[in-house]
Amino acid sequence: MALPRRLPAEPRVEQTDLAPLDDKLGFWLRLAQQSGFDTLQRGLGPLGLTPGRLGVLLLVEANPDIRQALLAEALRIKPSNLTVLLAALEQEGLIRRDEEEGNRRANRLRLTEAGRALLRQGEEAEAAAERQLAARLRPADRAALLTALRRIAGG
Amino acid sequence: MALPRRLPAEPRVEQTDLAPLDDKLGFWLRLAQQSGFDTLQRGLGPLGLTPGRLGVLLLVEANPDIRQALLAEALRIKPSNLTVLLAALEQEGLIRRDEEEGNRRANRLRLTEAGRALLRQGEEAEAAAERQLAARLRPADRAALLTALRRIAGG
DNA sequence: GCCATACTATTATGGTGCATAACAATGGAT
DNA sequence: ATCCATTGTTATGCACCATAATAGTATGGC
Repeated sequence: MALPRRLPAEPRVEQTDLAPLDDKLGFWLRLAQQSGFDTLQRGLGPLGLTPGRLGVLLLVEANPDIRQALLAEALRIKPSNLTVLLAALEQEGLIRRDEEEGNRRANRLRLTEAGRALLRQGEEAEAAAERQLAARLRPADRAALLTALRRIAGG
Repeated sequence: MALPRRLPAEPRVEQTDLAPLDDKLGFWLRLAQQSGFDTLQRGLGPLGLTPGRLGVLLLVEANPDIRQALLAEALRIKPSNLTVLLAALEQEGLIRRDEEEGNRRANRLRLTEAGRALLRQGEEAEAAAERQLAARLRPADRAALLTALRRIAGG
């Protein structure tokens, strides 16, 4: 009975052993996040938005007169970084920062009309990006993914 | 029969409406990635490693004599950024870059003994971080998460 | 009223990872 | 010899993250 012989050495295609990485959560979290970020960026860029800026607009609309410290906490960014974001958004006429009455420390944030208009465009682009991202997942998988991400994020 | 009366207005706790963000893949990908990165960083930092540097060591060990371009592709980073990483690792005596014989363009990468030793420590720290990250997930959920992340990453 | 303390926001600075473009050197093809 | 592709390097910029130092403003204890 003819035993299967060892095949002749094939022309060596440079092959990379990816095994050390492909079961690492950290690695795939990085790649998935980057893919998400890029997809979002592509849609938002033409509008002059970034994921971070869109987050601000979304939460300011949902929470009119929110203070900066609270907004930073909700976005999970540092207040010092939010300051810079807001300064630019205000400069561009997308948000307003009004001193809280009776407390000249705190700023109350609101969208301007231009901010609301841009936000609507941003939401559309964001929804398209989101659809694109989840295109390869069944709805149930997407839900499970969100749950898992929330847990890992420590929400 | 006493109807339940409207409760007196409670002392207003500042509450934030997070609804606009909490079903957004992009947002939770960012937070989860950051959590993963921080967890890894905490473990690797004391060793003088970062997630990126560990990735290099892992793949160089698994693929001795790999060229930089191929390694960059496997790690999904740009060759230009890999150059900087490698220069530092070589400086610290963790890897060697040898010209390919008969092709003075290409560099062949190998771990030094010190590199292998450090990698072993890094792997331990990485495994601990990985356990910590997945602590709140059932094994099946972790597997499903990896699958979903790979799809989103476009693997 | 006064003072120590906490809160709010800002500024400055540095570190990631990522991307692009310009360049230099080398090797191969014709 | 010339053109082109490969390989790696350098320089630069962006988005995001983190820390520390500071200024101005309330608040509570006394």
